[in-house]
Amino acid sequence: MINKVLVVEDHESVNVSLQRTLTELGIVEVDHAYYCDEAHRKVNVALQRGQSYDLLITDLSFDDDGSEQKITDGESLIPAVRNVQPDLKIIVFSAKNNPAVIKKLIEKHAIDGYVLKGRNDAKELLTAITEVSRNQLYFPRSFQQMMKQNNAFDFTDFDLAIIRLLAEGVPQKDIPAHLQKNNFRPSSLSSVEKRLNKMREELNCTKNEQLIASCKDIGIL
Amino acid sequence: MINKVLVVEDHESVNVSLQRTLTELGIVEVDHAYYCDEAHRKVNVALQRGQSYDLLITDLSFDDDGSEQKITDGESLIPAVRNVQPDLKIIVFSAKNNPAVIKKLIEKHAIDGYVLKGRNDAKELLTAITEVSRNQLYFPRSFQQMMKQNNAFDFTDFDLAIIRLLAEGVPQKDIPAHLQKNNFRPSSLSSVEKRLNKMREELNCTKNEQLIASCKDIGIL
DNA sequence: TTACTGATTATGGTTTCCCGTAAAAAACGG
DNA sequence: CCGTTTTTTACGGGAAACCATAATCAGTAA
Repeated sequence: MINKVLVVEDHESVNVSLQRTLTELGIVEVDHAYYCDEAHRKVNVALQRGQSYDLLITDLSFDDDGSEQKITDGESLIPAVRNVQPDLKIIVFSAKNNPAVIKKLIEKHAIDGYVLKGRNDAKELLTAITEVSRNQLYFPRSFQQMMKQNNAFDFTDFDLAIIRLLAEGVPQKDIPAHLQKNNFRPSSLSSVEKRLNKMREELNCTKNEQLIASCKDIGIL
Repeated sequence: MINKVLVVEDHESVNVSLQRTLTELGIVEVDHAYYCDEAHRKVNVALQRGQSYDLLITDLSFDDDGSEQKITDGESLIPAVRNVQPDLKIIVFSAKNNPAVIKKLIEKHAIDGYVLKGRNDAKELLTAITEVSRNQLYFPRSFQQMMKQNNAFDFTDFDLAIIRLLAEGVPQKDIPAHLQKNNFRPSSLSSVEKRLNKMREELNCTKNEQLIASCKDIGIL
């Protein structure tokens, strides 16, 4: 049974709606966090006081309003709270529709549900919470085939570093030097070229410009 | 005085919150549209029946759920409704923070307010509606300096065509052929190079990869 | 140690991109 | 119509990217 919920969402308007949904479900103990750090702290404190949360509902993207934050997005928050309270149920409520990210959240961090912000999100969330309270998982139908096709290309840290440098305007020939500075191994120009080739092939791109565009589209940049 | 409002927003959760805000303001006649086409139609119908709306609150981005739509985003919806009912007050309610787009909406389409989705959006929207009902404009403070610095680089259709082709993976040397196919003039490789140079300079980019990334960031791609 | 395998790095040739300059074309004014 | 200015195009040298191949290195097992 779910009695105590923490909502982690920075948009006030969405919080209003979430609050209503939770009230409708008869859940009275609802806390809100507008920042990931805040959420992390609240989970910690609640656990230490023996009044731990039963469910965490969190967004993935958070606006940067200038205040210094250690955890800046839901993808980092989730492993952080799992670390503190492994049995906490987690529902992700986000507009993000990125197979790689979602797959990781489900398979690696064992989230209990995912609701896509959209034309029916409030009703869906209601269903999701109900399901999760019965120890069931809840994911959109569209996820099923997404999970099957292991289409999600695995970008290693190495790949990401290369892509980031490219997007920052570093010439390809200078990338090895930057990689070495950050202790990446391999770091030769050949390795960079080889990896770029692989990524382009994987994403059906013929040029680096297109690769950057694709990476922006699927949300890894 | 504002009595009749049309809310154009595809996220159910946000609609819930907007409804509450409008109710708080004592506005009882509130319609919702989940698609831009639907909104356009409703404005038309209401006007023809002599029961026109006083205020339109609209998002800018709408999820594509597969259904065929003529108008797919708020940027297109706004001129379309202005065309039908020029005196309609318009408040944009969006997370989009793109100088070029905002500038265009304010200067060219004379929107009455803009509220950024975020940590205080519900309260801000309340204020915005109040202001607009008094025939005042409402924009975030952050917009003032944004509007001053004419930083928003003017991308011509020509520029856009080049950027799009690059992002699609067309090699620079093949771009002239594509431009000619679409009756762009000039179309020579030199002209393409010159324009790319200009754009890179304007956006402080050293390489095309970085240019593509920047264009994605500011929302023109 | 030696032989073998796979990964990384080095090298060279070809294409593409970059940038400056010159030729050609178009726009403009008298 | 001609001359001037501006824009567009053409061309060429040098740098970077691309691609295939060869050399080197690291790890493993006999």
